[in-house]
Amino acid sequence: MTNALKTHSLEPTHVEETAIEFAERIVRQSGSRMTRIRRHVYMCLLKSDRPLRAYDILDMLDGIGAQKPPTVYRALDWLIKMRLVKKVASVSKYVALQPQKGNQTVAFLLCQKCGQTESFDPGPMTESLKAIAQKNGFDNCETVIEIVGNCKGHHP
Amino acid sequence: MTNALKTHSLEPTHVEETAIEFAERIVRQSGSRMTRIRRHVYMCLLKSDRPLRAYDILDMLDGIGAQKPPTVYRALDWLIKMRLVKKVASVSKYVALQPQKGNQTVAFLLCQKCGQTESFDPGPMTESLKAIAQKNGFDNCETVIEIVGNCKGHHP
DNA sequence: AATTGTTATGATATTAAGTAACATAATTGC
DNA sequence: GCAATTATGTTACTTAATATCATAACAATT
Repeated sequence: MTNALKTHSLEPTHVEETAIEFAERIVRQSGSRMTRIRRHVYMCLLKSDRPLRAYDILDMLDGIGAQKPPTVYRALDWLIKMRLVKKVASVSKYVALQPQKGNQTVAFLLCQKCGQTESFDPGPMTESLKAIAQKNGFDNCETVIEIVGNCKGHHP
Repeated sequence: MTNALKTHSLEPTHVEETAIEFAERIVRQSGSRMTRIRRHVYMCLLKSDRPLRAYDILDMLDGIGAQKPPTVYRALDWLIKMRLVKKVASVSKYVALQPQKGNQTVAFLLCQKCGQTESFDPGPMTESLKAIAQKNGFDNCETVIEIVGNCKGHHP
């Protein structure tokens, strides 16, 4: 069974419109292109107040023709490469990044019990990790910083 | 197809013997018990020079009777709870920790291309993350710190 | 030793995550 | 237009992980 998710139209609101605009410009600069499916997947993630699973997104694509897992994963991979989306590795979910804020590094704080997800700026940790990577001869690195624990909500 | 893995006996060598001894003591102190399967899974991981997938371990359990996925996942979950094993979230693999070294926090450096995996001590980052967790009312936290990139090896 | 509670394992089945491989369509660059 | 590249469709599959229920092992007690 898929998560209960707020259903609303995929017409962009003002906030998302700017996010999309920024995204499209970034993408164009990179020489690649924002296609219908990629935009749709990105919009789903932008609209969601929480990370989504690949198959949640898959369900949401029904509206625009029969879609299969590879369609979603390809779009996600591309969005990740463009740094518009980030995977939350410890729960295998995906979140949209706000491109306006620059190519920020983002970290996550997750509640095991209720699934609550906060993102935060890891600040100088990013630099420390980059330094470690470089010292070890690694380049083109993505950092994964996640904290998994129990939030203070009382969970039944 | 499963990974090519060094096959060797599961008789503990000196190094592993001490790891196992430490582990058993830690476990006993916790009031829980190190059973045949759990020990076997832990040994597989200790013996391996790289992180293993759950199904790799599953294959290695053939020797001690027909085992099924839940068997391995239960053992892994328990070992993780005991802090004897850590999951490498970004690749869904598992590594043994060396309990002698104390309840250290460990971080990983992974090559996307060749699968090489190094672990390192994240040092003061651990404290920073704990502080962030606390500030947000999270407790009982596990940290996930991974760097995914390309190592300097030339990959064909 | 029989009884009860608890923890671990066995076994079946299913859900969810992710990918390989190959065909077709759409774009881009001459 | 034609070739080269890039994106999508489609089928089928592999790997990851869990729910559920039955049984066994262990521990503690009377």
